[in-house]
Parts: sequence; C-alpha cells; structure tokens
Amino acid sequence: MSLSSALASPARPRVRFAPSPTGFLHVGSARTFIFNWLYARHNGGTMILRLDDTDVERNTDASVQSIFEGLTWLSLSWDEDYKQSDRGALHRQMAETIFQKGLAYRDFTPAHTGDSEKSGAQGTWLFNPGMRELSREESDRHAAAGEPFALRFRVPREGGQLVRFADAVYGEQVKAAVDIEDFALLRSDGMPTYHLASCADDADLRISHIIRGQDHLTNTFKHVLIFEAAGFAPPQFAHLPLLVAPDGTKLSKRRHGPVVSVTTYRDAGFLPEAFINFLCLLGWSPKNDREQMSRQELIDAFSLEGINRANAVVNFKEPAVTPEETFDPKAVWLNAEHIRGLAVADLSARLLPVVREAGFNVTPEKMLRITPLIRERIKLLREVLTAADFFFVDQLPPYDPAELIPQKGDAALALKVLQRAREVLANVEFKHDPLDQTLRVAAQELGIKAGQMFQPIRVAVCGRKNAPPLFETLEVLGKDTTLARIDQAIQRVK
RNA sequence: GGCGCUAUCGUCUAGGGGUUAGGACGGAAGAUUCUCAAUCUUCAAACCCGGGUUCGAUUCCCGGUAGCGCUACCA
Repeated sequence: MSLSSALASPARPRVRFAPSPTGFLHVGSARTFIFNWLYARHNGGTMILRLDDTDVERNTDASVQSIFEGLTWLSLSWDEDYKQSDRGALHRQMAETIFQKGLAYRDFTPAHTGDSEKSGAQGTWLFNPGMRELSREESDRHAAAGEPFALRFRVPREGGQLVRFADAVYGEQVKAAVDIEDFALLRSDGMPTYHLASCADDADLRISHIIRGQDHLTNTFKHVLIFEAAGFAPPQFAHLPLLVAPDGTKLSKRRHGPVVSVTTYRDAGFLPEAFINFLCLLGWSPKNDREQMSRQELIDAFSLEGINRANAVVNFKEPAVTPEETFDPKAVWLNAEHIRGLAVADLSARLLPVVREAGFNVTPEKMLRITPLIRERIKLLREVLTAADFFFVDQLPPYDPAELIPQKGDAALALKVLQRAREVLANVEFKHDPLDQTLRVAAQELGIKAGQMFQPIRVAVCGRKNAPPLFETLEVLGKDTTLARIDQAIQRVK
C-alpha cells in the first residue's frame, strides 16, 4: 500500500476512540477523541466509542464515569459504542484462528513477577527459551494437563522479513521483524491482551482509520502482524504527536497533578468550545494562521495533513501558584476570546450556574444586566465571582478606607467627594447619561478632575479600585444600594 | 542496552534551496477610555550541532547530540 492511498479518505470512514478506563479522562485522551471526531464529522463518517477494558485489575467505574462526564461537558457525540469486556468470545476466536494457523504458540513460562529485569538491562527480550519450538503434541499435552499458559505471537525470525505500514502522519514505517518480541495475545487466565482485543475489535467493527497517540506507533508493527495473521487487511493509521508537560515528559496525573484532567478545565470556567479549540491547536494546524475557531470551523478545516510530528508542550507552570498559571496562557486567552464572542444572553446563561453554585442569589434578569459589564474583563467563567462580586452581595466586604482617597487628594477630599456625590445622586435618574452628566458637573463644581470624582465613588460601591465602568455599574446597582454604600464609605473615611 | 520517532522565537505554529524566516500566546514600551479590562501601535525573541550535495542550505542527504516513545501475561 502506498502512502498516497493511505491518505485518501474513503467515502465513509469509521473511526474510534478507545480509552482504557483506568484513570480520569485526561487532556491527551480528550484531544485524541476530538481528532477522531473531527475526522469523522469532516468526512461524514462514523464515530465509535469503545471502552478497552481488558485490564480487569485496573478498571474502575469511576474512570468510566469520568470519561462520560468529560465528553458530555464537551458535547462530543459518538454514533456507536462498545465494551471490550462484552466481546471476549470474538477476541478468543481470533486468537484461536491465529493459533490454528501455527502463527501463535503456547508459552508455559510463569508470568513475570514485579520488576522488568528483562527490559531495563541489556539486549532485547524476544521470547522465553524453549517455548517457540515446543511441538504441537507436547504443547497439547501440557495444556491438557491443566498447565497455565500465555498465547504468544510467533514473530517470523528468518528471512530478514520486514513489517511495514503507511502512517498518514509519520509516513512509511518499516521495521525488521527480528526486532519485534513474541508479544502475548492471551494471558494465562484466558483474557486477551490489549493488542489482540484491539485488533480483533478494529477488524470486526470495520474501523477504517486508527487515529491514536504516537505512543502506539511502535506497537503498530505488532498490530499489522496480527491483522495479517488473522486474514484482515490492516486499517489505515494516523498517529498523533503526544501532549507533554513543560518538563518534556508525557502528561501524567501523578507527576503533573490536576492540570491533566479535563474536569479541572471545566471547573475553572473554560468554555467547552474554547477548550476544544485549544486542544486542536496542539499538534495540528490549519496552516492559514487561523487560531480562534468554532466547532464547525474546526470540522471544516480539519485534515490529517495538518497534523505535526513533534510532541506539543502544554505550557502550564510546573509549580502553579496562581490559578492563572495553572493553565497554558494560550488556552486562557482563547477562552477569553470565545467569551467575548458569545452573545450576552448566552454568556449570561453560562455564568448564572457558576454564580449560584458559589452561593449567591441572582436572578437571570440581573445577571443579564451584569454580563455586558464583565464580558471583557473575565478570561475564565469562574472569574465572574471576583469581577462581579459586589453585584451579588448585600453587604460589601471590608476594604481599606485609604482606597477611597483619590489621586492627588487626601481624606478630606475623599469625604468632600462622597458627600457631594451623595447629594447629587439622590436626585438623579439612575441611567447612564444623567449619571455621567451629573457627576461631571459635580466634579467641576468641586474644582477637581472627573477621575478624582469617580474613584472614591467606585471604591465606595465596588469595594475596590478596579471595576467595570462606573455609570453602568451604578445603573445596575440602583439608587438605594448606591446611596447606602456611599453612606457607609462616608462613615469609614471619617 | 535494542528498536522507532522527532528537532523553527520561552510556548503553539507557518514556511521553504536564494525570504527583512511569517502569525499567535506570553513579555516589554506607548496610545486610548473615569479605574481595570478590551482595543490599537511599536519592540525584543527562533531555524540543535557537524559534515556533505549545491553557485547557494534553516530547508535535501548522512552523522552526532538531545528529547520522547516502545521494549509487560498495562493500555
């Protein structure tokens, strides 16, 4: 098969995402799902979710939950789903086929316990001595006697045979068969290994394209061997560069903490579409300098040709001190871009649950009025809690009265400003233009700059110096709250 | 150790035998608004090293180095 034919996409590709439910859904897995999904949706194909749960020891229900939870949050859909543990018969049948062809043999060597002494040291382990050559009769006798065995693939050792496949991302791949060990197909408890189960299912489900992490690139030679031994044409392969931490190592929960978990992004206030957008830019490029893209734009632009070969760093700070540093700055920026691109009503609806979960009572109507004031001031949904806190509380948390003092002023000026503001605001309609006009006039009358007038009021009503524009803020806050807070500020400055 | 893969600003990337090596994030400076954001302008910042091929390599080839992956009866 030539590379160009591998790159040609069939009319209706069938792709799959096949996680092993042994941990939380992490960002690398999510990206793999997304690339498969994009490929399927772009080409009008079928997206399959398959739980590769052949490792009964390590599987957990919590992990399955985590996978669904993450995919649900991202609104990523699939068309068919399967569980490998339901398909054991199929796996064993394929093993049997390969065994009957003499392409696999029983290995009665006890399973290795603990350390990998055969890997770390020197040389490559290829097979356990004596087992490959066992005659069929002898092998049958041992098996009949009830001796446990693993079934191993009999990798061709003579004739300088080469195993090859075309990878849509990494190009033509060739490896000498003699460099491939006699990997296991069946464990001694009869359970299929990942390699066997994966190939059996991929063949049975008629997967056309296997799009997965590059950590499987070398394994693919084994898979090609399995497909061919079982009489199937291997599907087409596309391996994805890995997502790595700033230290260059593969992302892992143990080493890198919660930043690798999809739910961490959700809980911090990422928009699912922004998170997907970010993940797509890691190891793939539309090659036209586009960065901010919607789901549909990604589907339209996606192609296997745009995938890179080098690992991509998720640029979070290793010892993250602030929430900002927890994430790749580009992800945060992209999120802010998507937030700004949302219609006010949409953003407001997404902000509401965040605010309510934090324990504040806000009506959808009020949230709708607050939203435009903070839309350009938050990068993550969660920041609504710090950006708009003063809208939600009855009583402002304590602040330093010194903050009330305007630029080039003193406490006396602050007091003067607040008292004057209190007077004029009592008699004005709480709408942008009248407020603007009234306060500017008041500043003029006091002989101070507008900024000097606004700052004490801002601190009085917001409890801090940095806040959304003043008139809009007052409008939403309303006259009663505004006057009450100014009164309190007057008390504090005295 | 063996085998495989990879190498452009700090990060994500575009590009490609002759380019001022482009964009974005982040950083710095400035403009601007009532503060903060947003926005705009400007600046700093990269082709891993060594050989070859060539009139000319960052680009093609080889070697080195480094990183990553696989080397389990894990996936």
